[in-house]
Amino acid sequence: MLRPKARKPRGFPDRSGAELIAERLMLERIGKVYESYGFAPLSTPAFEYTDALGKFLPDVDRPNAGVFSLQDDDEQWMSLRYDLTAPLARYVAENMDALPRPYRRYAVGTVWRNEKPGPGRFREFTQIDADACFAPPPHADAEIIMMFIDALSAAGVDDKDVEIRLSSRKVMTGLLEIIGLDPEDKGRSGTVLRAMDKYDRLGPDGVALLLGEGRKDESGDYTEGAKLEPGQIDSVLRFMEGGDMAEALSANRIGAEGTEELAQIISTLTELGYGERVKLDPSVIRGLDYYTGPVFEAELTFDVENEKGQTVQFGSVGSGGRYDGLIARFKGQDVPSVGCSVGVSRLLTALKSKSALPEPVSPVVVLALESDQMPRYHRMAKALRAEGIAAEVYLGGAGMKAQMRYADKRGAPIVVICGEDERANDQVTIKDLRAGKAASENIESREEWTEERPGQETVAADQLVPWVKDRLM
RNA sequence: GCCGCCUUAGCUCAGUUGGUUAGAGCGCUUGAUUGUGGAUCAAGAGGUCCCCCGUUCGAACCGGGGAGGCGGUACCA
Repeated sequence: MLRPKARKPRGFPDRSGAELIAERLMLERIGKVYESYGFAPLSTPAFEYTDALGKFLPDVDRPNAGVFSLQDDDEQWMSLRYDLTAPLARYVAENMDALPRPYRRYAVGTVWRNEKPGPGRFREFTQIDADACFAPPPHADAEIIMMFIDALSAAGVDDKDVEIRLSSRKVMTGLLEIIGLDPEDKGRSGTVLRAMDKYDRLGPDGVALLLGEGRKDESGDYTEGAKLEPGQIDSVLRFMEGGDMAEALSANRIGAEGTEELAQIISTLTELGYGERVKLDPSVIRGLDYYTGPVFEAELTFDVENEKGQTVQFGSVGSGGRYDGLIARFKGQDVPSVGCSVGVSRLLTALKSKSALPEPVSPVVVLALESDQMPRYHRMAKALRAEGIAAEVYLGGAGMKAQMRYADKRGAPIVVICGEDERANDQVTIKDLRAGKAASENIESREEWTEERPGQETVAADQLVPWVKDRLM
């Protein structure tokens, strides 16, 4: 007989216990921050029509490039959402007249990307976004950035452990114009921007290669360059090396507009006490044909270790920016909008390496020793639950030893034992498993082992709840 | 997509210059208590040595092809 192999599709994580509990807590805290700024929750479906997501793929060779797509029974292509912003744009366009302006909402959800998974990089992950639509710069941008910072704090990131790097697409456009490139020329300008994005990792020399002929990396892969003239390359590098942005761009209309916006945002942030956390950084690029104004990302400043104990470059745990043209795709009219997104899965991974996640609560286990006494066991569990103590009755007909082993594997702090003897005397035996675990560390002989019953006590039946409560709280 | 590494027990991995029954640690099962987990001890179960083709008297090992995994890089809303 041919049996299917039990295996998980690659890039899709199984997650359990402590991680899920930590994630729930994080989402709750961030959501509260968003709500405190007046953002209301909105949930949209996992699927959208492919054209609404902004990918015009079908009929092309690979309808699943980048996203997961399928055809509905009416032949229309649908795709799993790859972020929460594109669905928001669709929602706003569809409900344009009914929404207040500005419209503020936040969204929590799973998103999917059909691409090669890497370390710490999955094809399914969770994001929590907040966006303000019909919200012109620069004040909406300043508000979003403050909220973004508050959200990260609430998620458990120490102020000193994170830095917000800020730049602006308008500034980039200005720079491209100044060196004589057409910002609309997605090919060439895109290559330049992508090269600048790698400044952190490759340094000025690597970026210079990518701006010029091209670059071959250590693994032997070759990346085609932007083929700029030496003078142009020099301009870009001088710009990145932190000259005065405003001065460099003053002659260029859109560039000057960008620097002015950034200055106002920084000024507001500084006045509100967020100035320390934000740094201008021209190597922040983000999505290429998406953002139209300020862009920012949150970078962790501490080292993150992977499972093998190696220090890894972690990258950003959240980002955002202004996208004035996204809704215009539907309505032909620009809707100034700005938003931010926290990558919950990545942030959890990072925090996990820094501090232990809370252990999930394991229940008290009530052993099922006499099969005709099940209602009695259920009554005990119910009484414990009534006091807020997680409790379960063992299910199945295994012997006592197996039940004890189960309780141990389960991580139960306490087991409740009520067999024939206890029942006859209207008593229960309660055993604190944690005591035995502690004692087992320094026990040598088997005799010592079996004689001792650490943490175990037989008490009157009505003392069950108080005894357990006393031990657990 | 491109480059490199890897694939032997449930897990982590040894191994053989090609030669009978392929190993360890951990885990698992059973026992040392007819009602006691976790330490300790003893016994036991568990493998198409990734797949296919070839070379050979003989292949887990050598050659070719394929698949899967890992890492880097590119792309990334």
